[in-house]
Amino acid sequence: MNSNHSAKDQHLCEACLFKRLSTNFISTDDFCHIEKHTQQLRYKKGDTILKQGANTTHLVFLFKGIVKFEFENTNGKNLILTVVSAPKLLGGANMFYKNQNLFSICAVEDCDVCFIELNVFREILLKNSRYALMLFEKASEMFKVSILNFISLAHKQIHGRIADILIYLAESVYCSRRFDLSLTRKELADFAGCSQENVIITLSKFKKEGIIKMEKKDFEIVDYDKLLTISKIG
Amino acid sequence: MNSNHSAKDQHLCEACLFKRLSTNFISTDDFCHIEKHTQQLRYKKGDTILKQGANTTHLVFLFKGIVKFEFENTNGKNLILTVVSAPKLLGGANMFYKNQNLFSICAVEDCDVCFIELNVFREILLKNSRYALMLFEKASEMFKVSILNFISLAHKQIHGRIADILIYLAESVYCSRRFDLSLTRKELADFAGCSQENVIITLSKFKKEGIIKMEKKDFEIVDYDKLLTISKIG
DNA sequence: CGCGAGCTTGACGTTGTTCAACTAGAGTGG
DNA sequence: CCACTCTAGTTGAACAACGTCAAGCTCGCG
Repeated sequence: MNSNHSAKDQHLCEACLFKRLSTNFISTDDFCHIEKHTQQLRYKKGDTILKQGANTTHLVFLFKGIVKFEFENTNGKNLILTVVSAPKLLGGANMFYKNQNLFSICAVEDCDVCFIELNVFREILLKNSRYALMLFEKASEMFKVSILNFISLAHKQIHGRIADILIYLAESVYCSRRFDLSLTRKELADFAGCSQENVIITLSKFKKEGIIKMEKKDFEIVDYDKLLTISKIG
Repeated sequence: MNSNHSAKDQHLCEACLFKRLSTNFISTDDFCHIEKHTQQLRYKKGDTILKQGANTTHLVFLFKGIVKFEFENTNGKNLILTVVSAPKLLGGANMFYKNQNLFSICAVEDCDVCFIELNVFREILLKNSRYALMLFEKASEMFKVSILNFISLAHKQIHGRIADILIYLAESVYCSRRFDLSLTRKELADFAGCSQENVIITLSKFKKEGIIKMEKKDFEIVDYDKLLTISKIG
């Protein structure tokens, strides 16, 4: 296995969740075959891991770190479809769509990822349909999150959307009500589909009302129930 | 095969596109097995074919008609994720997600559909992974449309969104620049994620400017290029 | 020390919602 | 046949939400 880093930085596949998950469905031999066509890489915060419009040649397993799914618009406005943290298999959403990435995937924290050759992977999928179905379900879950975000965007006003985002980040990304936010205010705006200023105003309001504590990047959800109410009302 | 209609109303599976597509991947025997567990039904305009939140027990092949994918919000506001016309396999989007329909599918025109038992279908998928991959690609395509609609919603103002919708309806639903719209103004609003009044104002504006002709439900796109420009600018 | 990136605030104009009133057509019952 | 009601569509005015612009602030870094 190749890498752009020294051996001591290498994660061992032995410890890998993806391996453990996979070998429930496919043989160790098949997994070894995948492993041989896999490259482990390290990305810095801000790096683009998969580029919108590029050909999809690899599947990506996010071993460590946090990434955003970003759609880059021609008019310069970006939209963040979702944000996910490791461990997670990425590219399922892009995977089956005509070999072209529908959106970019960028590191918002330093990330360790494994690039798996897609043609090798497809071979294995064709041999193991239970494995394929399981991965479809995981990919569908990702779509579901995007669609719920879509719905939030359509029918809630900003404080409802920001509430949604804070809840999502706490629940699904940082897995804690207190977290060190790796997104900028601008990125929060791209996620909420509104202006940076409006994000700031809304967060300040939440802070004044004692719903959250916030000091720069340090966030803590104090009144979780109130946040849920705001999310529901919209 | 059972039906709630007389025999002369029955479509013959022989003529069915779904059969033709499927038998490229699976054996005729396998398809017969699916056929035996399939029920053909007719729905009237306005009927709900699949209900949001209900268990997914069947896959639906839309033989004839037009349907909307609708998300029903707790606050009473609905959102139309997309609108599609026959022939199309529905439920792929719901199919792999935990046996619960994420949204409703409703007839906006009289529809003929076939309900295929999902557990039978899954058996066949497990036996034929090439078939499974192909179907997942089709389901992904559906997601892609929803995501593009999502992006349109996030970053365009109403005339851009209405332009997008008119283009989409002409291109992908009615397959003609002139069409008899089966959606109400309210449904257009749910599709565009705005108020009914705003849809009307925008359509009237397009009419005044000679971009479209419109008489009640009768629509015709006159200046297609201008519509594209409006869509691009937002 | 100065610079730039990220963050914050307020003023102002635009966009879109809500509400209320009105029209046209379709269906109903006397 | 005419009133009645119901629904879909339409219009305008008042108001709220949100984006844009401009200015200033903080902090890390060369």
